[in-house]
Amino acid sequence: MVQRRKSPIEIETTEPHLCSIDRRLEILGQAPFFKDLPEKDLRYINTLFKEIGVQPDEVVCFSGDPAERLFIVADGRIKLTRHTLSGRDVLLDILSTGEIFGSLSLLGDQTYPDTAIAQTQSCILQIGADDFHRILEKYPPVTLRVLETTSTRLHSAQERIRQLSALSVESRIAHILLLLSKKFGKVEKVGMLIQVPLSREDLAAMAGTTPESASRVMSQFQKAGLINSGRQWVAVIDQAGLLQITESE
Amino acid sequence: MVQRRKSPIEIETTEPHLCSIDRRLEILGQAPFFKDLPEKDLRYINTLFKEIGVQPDEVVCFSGDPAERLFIVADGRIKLTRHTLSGRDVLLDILSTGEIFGSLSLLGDQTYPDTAIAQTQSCILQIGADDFHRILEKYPPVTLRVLETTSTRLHSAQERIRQLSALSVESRIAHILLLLSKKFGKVEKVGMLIQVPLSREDLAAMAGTTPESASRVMSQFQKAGLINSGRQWVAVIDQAGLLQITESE
DNA sequence: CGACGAATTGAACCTATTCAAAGGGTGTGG
DNA sequence: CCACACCCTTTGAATAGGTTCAATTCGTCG
Repeated sequence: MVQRRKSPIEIETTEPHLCSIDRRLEILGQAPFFKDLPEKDLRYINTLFKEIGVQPDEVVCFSGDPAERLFIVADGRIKLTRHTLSGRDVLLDILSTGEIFGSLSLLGDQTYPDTAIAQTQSCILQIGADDFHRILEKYPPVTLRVLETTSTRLHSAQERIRQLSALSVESRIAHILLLLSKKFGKVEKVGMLIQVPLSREDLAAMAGTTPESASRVMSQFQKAGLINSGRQWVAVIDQAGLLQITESE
Repeated sequence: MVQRRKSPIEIETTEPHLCSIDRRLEILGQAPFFKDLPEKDLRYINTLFKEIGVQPDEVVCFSGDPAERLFIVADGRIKLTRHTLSGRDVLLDILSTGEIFGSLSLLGDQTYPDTAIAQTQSCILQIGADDFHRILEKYPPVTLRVLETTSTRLHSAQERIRQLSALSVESRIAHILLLLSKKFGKVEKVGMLIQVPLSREDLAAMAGTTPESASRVMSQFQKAGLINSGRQWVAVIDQAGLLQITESE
């Protein structure tokens, strides 16, 4: 029972063509927005979505392009990024099953605010902005849910602004590790494993620093026994320890 | 016709008791959320709001307190801030007439995400979270508008994350000056005057830096003829020049 | 096993912070 | 109406935290 691959990460990817009707209904039903809708309505909504499969590093939508569609992650991991002229990109969020992205602004001639890149093989449900707008008009409770989600994201974003403004790289990375382990953590032998292929570069782009600095901090955390990490994966061992670093400065 | 005060700032503050019914209806009608509602509904909604007057530096709500109310700025300027243990606070936004803050999360036992402090004498309309929730349920288009607003703010917040992560202090301050002049700018003799009492400390808290660094950058901008500035006020002279600095690094 | 890409580590450099002191506008009280 | 005190602002010099560039090591996959 020897494991050939040292990387403990294992994302259960549904092959694009395996996003069956049943699976799609299940996913839509799990999405916070549609949770309470009767199956009849879910089935109708389902017909409005078209599914697409994407490979790792494939771009789903480009920041700046006309925002014609809205997407829901059916399976896999999608990175929301924003570019800079200096080439130093920023990783805003990593999305998973049931999460929404794309054109949330219901206005006319808007553009996508972020670039969305697949981090793993993923299945995505897409819908025209108009159709989605129609859903919102037809099912007011859905709008409330979307508002809730957006509001929560706004608060996380503002929290991140606070951290970028006031905390050290060390604290920010500690915080990010805790967030990711809460969102993607699975208990494994190596610790609370973050089920996302996560490079030092990704971490750096989330923390607003360089891969080298991220690496230094991670080495330090590893020496202190707070985490366990290898190439493209991270597991949290001592949550309390990281939490302490979080606001230490 | 000699001006006693050197500061060119002049915020037209409505005295709290001057927020008459007519004025309140006008303000509510101007707020993006209620813009298209018929007067009858506006009058009803108006009865749900209670008005309060606040003095400069007075706190409207504390981050962390139970989020029972939602507020709309009727008149004046309200700062949205977030604290850090290190004492270095972050200034998230400056709100003006018609803007919303407080408990946007429609969930149960939530707390205010930000502390709201009056920057000038202000008049604020407040409403119970429950009542507001009822408005949203009764008038679905209002929910859509609130969603739009929230979504726009989310994108601004993410843009700020990008800047904090990738740009220099100089670029960030240039960007903030442009944003503020777009939002609060009035053409005056001194240039495009930002109609907000704005200290170096405020600027620093918006840019995620120290008052000293902000001061250095501002001096530099002034020498370069890009801005005009004094104690607690700033006017933009050369927008194009600032724009160039914005993404220069 | 070999090769590629990721991660680590070191050293020089630089931006921004910190601490300290001096200068200047604003408003208050005599 | 002037003078004083307060606070904001400016500027300087030393320091620290983070970046950059480069070289090396290590892990993973073909």
